[in-house]
Amino acid sequence: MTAAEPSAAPPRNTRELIARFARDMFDQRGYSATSVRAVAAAAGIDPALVIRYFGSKEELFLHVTGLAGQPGPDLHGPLATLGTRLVAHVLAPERAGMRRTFMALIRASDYDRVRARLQETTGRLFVDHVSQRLSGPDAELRAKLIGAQLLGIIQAWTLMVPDHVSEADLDRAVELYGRAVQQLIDAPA
Amino acid sequence: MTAAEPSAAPPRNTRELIARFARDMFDQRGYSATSVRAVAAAAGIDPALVIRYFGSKEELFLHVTGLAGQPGPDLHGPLATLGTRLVAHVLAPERAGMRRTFMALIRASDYDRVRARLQETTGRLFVDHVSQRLSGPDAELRAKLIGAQLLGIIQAWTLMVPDHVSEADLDRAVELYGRAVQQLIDAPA
DNA sequence: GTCTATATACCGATAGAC
DNA sequence: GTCTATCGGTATATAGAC
Repeated sequence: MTAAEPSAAPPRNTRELIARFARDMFDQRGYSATSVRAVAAAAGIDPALVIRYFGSKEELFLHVTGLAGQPGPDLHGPLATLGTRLVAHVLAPERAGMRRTFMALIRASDYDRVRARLQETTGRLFVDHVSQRLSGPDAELRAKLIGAQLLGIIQAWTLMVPDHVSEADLDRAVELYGRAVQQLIDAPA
Repeated sequence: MTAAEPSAAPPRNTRELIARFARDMFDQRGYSATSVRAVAAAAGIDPALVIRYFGSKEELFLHVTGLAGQPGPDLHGPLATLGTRLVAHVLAPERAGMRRTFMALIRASDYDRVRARLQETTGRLFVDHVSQRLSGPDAELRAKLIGAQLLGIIQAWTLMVPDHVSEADLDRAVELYGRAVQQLIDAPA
């Protein structure tokens, strides 16, 4: 369903079993370094089944990086604190799976269809709805720049930050980066 | 089409010839999709020479993505306008090559040594010196968050923005995003 | 210094038996 | 539905002739 944390429930069928192992391997080792054979081996089934169920490796990748059920940030609160809420949303510990999926999309973004998926997903989760809440000039451009900020912090948090970060450090980063995002939310001079 | 076009001055020897074509191909098609054989073909030499001169494909990649002579942004001006200058620096049309190299590093960042190179390069060009100019609390954290912003805008500009962008649109983006960066430069409350 | 030839290995995908 | 077997292609890297 979503690309969030691996669910505890056992897969209902082989197709789901393949998708689950594929998502974990794509997230962890990237598109190119993950082979159909390796996914099959991890799932304990034959490589031919992967192709049978998904048609191709690229289709499998696009399937598991869909982020279809992924919730977007809550945009209904006060505009004055939206910056902080956006950053808190993308850096939340329970959203680690989403961040890994974004990194997998970014890393594979030299494939045209993956790049299109990344653009679509970023727009849907972080730009389009935000844009509608902005007033003042250049609302659309500002929303896109907010999307760039969120992609940047997702990336930096994934690439540069150790797995164990204290709650205090996380809160401080959310507060500081939230202020910077807020600057693009507030109507410019 | 595409094959890579070597940059300005003619290479002095075979090693340099290989490096130039390799850089262009890595930037354009990514690490995995660029084969040693393709680099050799573009350079008009034998694939074995690539390995002979650089030892391995990974070494070649790390060599050409060093950004060794890449100038950092000018940090000596007034602090009050540093945000704008940082953004103008990374989005400057003449820095397109640098942005492509960053994207190549990001896309290959599931390799440990590439990730280390990306961290080192980001720190050297965008974080360390900025950090020294900041006053107030959390200077180091704020500098890292600025680095995340710059990585984000480099990425968004490369992935999402059409090649032809008007000077007015560029200026507007620099102004708006510069304000957001400035928010992290100014000492927080 | 450069090339030919090749070793060794993995890849995605398919055909067809059970 | 699942597996065996394999096709046709790719890759990095090496050994050695010229």
